[in-house]
Amino acid sequence: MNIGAVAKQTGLNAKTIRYYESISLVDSPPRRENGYREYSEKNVQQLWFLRHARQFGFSIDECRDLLSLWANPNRKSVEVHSLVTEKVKHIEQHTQELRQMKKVLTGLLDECPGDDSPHCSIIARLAAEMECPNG
Amino acid sequence: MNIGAVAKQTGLNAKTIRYYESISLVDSPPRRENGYREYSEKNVQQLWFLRHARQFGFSIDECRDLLSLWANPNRKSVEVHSLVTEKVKHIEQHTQELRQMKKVLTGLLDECPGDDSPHCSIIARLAAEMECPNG
DNA sequence: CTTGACCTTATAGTTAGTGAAAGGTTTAGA
DNA sequence: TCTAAACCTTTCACTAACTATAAGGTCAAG
Repeated sequence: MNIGAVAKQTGLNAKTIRYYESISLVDSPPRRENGYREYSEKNVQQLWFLRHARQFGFSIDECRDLLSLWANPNRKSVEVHSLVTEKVKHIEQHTQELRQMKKVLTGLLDECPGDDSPHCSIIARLAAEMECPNG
Repeated sequence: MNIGAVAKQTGLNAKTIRYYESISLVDSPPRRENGYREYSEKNVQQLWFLRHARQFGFSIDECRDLLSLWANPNRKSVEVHSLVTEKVKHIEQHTQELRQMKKVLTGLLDECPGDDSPHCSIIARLAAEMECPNG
């Protein structure tokens, strides 16, 4: 299969596929006489795997780990489990930060008239020199 | 004030301060004879503003807009209000995505034994070729 | 006079690709 | 048979928001 067909099937951009190959995230497929990449079923499966892992929010480096666990018949499922558990923790942390940001911003919105006047508590709050460690 | 003192006061890294100057996000402070930057009160206030805006999650480009609104005595508070409202919307959207990711991942965790066996539904799920548009 | 803490610049690396340039190959149609 | 579109190839540069490093100049204390 040519790269274009693989891209269409997996939903990955052809450039993304070449990029994954360039950083040795996936096996390099063999080339035909004209230099085109010829994707085997196995090559395509790796790309499917990446598509899903990236959609689930795993970074490229985490994908690297997941791919190697996938390829290893002697893996212990606890390794996968703990990797994913870590990921969930990070997501929770990130969500917390976003929640906090939203809380502060909506609080500020309530205090800003949102009219033609220049007075705005949001601007005032941003300009304040509050957090100086020594007072 | 030297850059080190400004960094300590505002909590920004000195390199970050130089970076903000290099992209014309803040005014360039004048230099002394030895080439050192000499920060005025106004220079420092801009950096305080940036520190807060960045902490609230605004991008550099958004900070640029906020800084110009701050500097403009003829601003209308509705402009600030709508900029922040947009930001809150994006935060909500992002939070939704994270919530969805977490839901899927925790669901997968429940199905993975997390022991010494290689069997793992997470890996299986990642490897599946499910989302083929004509499948 | 030396040591260490400052300051300066320029360059490259980080994440995960995307866009563009410049060119070779294949296929369908006139 | 020619040609135009749709493929494929490579490399370089760009994105966001810094951070790290190198290589060097300056300043204050002992």
